[in-house]
Amino acid sequence: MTALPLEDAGIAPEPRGEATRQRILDAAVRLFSEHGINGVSLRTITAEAGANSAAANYHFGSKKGLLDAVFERHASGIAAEREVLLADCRDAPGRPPLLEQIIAAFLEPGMRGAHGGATFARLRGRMLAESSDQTRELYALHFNDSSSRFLEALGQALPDLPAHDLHWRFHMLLGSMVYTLANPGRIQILTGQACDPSDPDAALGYLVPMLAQMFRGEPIPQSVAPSEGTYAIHQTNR
Amino acid sequence: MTALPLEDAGIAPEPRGEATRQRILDAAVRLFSEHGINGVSLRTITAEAGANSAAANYHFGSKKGLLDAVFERHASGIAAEREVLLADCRDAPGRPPLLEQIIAAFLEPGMRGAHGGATFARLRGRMLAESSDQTRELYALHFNDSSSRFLEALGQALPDLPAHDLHWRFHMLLGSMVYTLANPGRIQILTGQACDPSDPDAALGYLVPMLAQMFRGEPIPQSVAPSEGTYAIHQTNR
DNA sequence: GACTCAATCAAACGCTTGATTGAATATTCT
DNA sequence: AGAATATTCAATCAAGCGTTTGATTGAGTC
Repeated sequence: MTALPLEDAGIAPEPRGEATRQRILDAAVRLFSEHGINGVSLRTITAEAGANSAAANYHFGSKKGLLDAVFERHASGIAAEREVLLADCRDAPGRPPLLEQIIAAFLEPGMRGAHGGATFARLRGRMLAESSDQTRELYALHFNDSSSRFLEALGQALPDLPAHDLHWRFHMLLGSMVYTLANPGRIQILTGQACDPSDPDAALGYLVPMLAQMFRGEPIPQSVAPSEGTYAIHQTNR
Repeated sequence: MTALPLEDAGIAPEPRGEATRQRILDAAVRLFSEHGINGVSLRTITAEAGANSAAANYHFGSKKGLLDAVFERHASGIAAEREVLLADCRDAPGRPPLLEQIIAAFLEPGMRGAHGGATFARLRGRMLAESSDQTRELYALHFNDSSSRFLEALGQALPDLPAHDLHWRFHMLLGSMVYTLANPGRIQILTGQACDPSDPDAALGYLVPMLAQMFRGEPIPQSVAPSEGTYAIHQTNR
């Protein structure tokens, strides 16, 4: 048994425990996304990763620390790619930049590509619905800057749209994205699988142009808040 | 195990344990919606309800049975009111019925009114993101018929819209609704509280006309699925 | 060969979980 | 009234939880 040649060319000397750490992270993102954070135990995760049951606490300190690490690993990549794509929008020939391009720059990195894919996407959707303190902190830390810049870019691309409308449409963009990511399967059931938002290509292919059309739509008249039965003629009283 | 119920005709004579039962249901919907189903224990729920720790199992059999009862209590009311409002749409003077009226008939019962209000709304959003077996069953049981009928009504109101578009836009309607219900607070943070979808009146006041405008929009050309970088000019490779 | 030290391991810690029991109590029916 | 039933209660169960511990490993350093 002679020592194998150590690969030291380039970067990453690769500490010894790194392999276990990565296997735990891989198992964690998958199990968290499938069963929820409270729905899976550290024992299950470490067993799935082929590691000792104490390994997660050794490497990440606590279950919370593990979730932090899982989120950090993929979210930072998404935020970074968004920035790059948004910069490309500014350099694009069109003035102002094409709405579709901005929206795609926001949606693509999280829905397709190397940043955890559908697994991490599902976890993000689940976490947004849970909205615990830790979730809010993680989202604020990794996505606030990115989202703010996109909100600003959309506003510049639509200078005639009132801020009120811009905000609400961005809210609907977030909702459509998160609901698609969470993949609750409702529309598949209702349409007998004819419509499948869990396919990232199909989802982006529809969401991007539809959302662009939505943003381009006429401003909604800022009416008084509709009381009960503004649209409905008959109202059930109980 | 279960006590056989002695049913008597007429208006419920109010059995003795009914008060405890209701207090447990009230505490459960609130705590489930705040901390998630796995995030709260039966002991916490029964303590909050001022009942003995065995009361939940006595009245509902199991934790799963408690969630079933919580969901049933409010969901059946929402589905029923939706049906009534949809029937009103068919009787309305306009031919075809006003799009806004149909959308409002779908959204209003779950976002406003006596069916659990913001608390149950939040729980529904959370459950949809979790999408466990029990959640899917409960949704299918209480909402499949209702949602299918609305999908059909929207199709009749928009006879020229391809089914593909109709399905995707209903998916986006569901996403906007659920995301608003779950109230993750993202848009509030990003706009400094200028936009607040957690106010049901404000939410309905914007969502209904905006969604109607979205449904009325031009069909999205059924293009080939966009490959990476359809809109983006530069692509990060890693 | 002795020493260091990050990593792994089996075992256990204290605690909470959902669920169950059997006695005690309240209510209803006869 | 008494019998039957419905509900509450304290106590308990086995199982699982996140976390900690002390010993052990094995490659790198002097």
